[in-house]
Amino acid sequence: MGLAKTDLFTEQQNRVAELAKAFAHPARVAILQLLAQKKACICGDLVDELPLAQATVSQHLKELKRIGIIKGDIDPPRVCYCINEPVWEEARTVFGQVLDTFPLVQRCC
Amino acid sequence: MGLAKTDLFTEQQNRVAELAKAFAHPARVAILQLLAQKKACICGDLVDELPLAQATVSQHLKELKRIGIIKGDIDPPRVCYCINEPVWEEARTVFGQVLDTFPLVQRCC
DNA sequence: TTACTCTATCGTATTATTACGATGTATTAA
DNA sequence: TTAATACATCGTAATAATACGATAGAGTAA
Repeated sequence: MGLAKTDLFTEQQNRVAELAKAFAHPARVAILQLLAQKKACICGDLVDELPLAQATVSQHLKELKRIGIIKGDIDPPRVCYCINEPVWEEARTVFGQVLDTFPLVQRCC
Repeated sequence: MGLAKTDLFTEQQNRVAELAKAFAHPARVAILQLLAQKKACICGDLVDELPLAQATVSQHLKELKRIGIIKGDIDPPRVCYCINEPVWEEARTVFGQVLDTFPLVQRCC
């Protein structure tokens, strides 16, 4: 069953997992890096920059929008994509919370 | 095709994606939090703390070991699990690298 | 209107992931 | 030796994810 039992975990754990999924595929990392590195939004061009078919890129963009980490504003006939800053910050925060729980002290192994 | 085309992306992008997968399921987040919060390794007990069957927990542990973010040292008849510190630090670093590429300045949308 | 551009969605094929019962294996305890 | 413990692996079922060609839709330009 490819279905995670989200009701059995905390909201924070589910949110971390959701945000991590945004980065859990190299194509989505590439998309997020392209959007984050540009000073302005990208209106198109994403397909040209990626070694994937247009339909596949669109599917990844849809998933990233669902998670909330990017926005897509319509600027006909194009769609303007950019990082959704509050969610980007949320990712920074929650990844920090999880990764900083590990104390860098002597341990048993 | 559920197969990511890793050869088409950079090593860094693939590594970020791999490490993100460690956090991309609430059960694995829970496991990593349990391991990170303990002062000592956990020799068993993980199944008791999680709302999943033993086989499922073992499968998640195997995936986390494959990624490298945890270690499992044998202490018969148990196995001692703990965070693999260098990889944990690697995760901190690469997530930081990606998340810090976004400049907090005025943007177009 | 017609043609063109850009993006989303549909349909479909393939592989991955998640989950758990059952079983195997290795060590300890009796 | 036998039983119990702890964990891994197998087998299997169901759902998710990845990818792309084809098509649809919405807007622009001619």
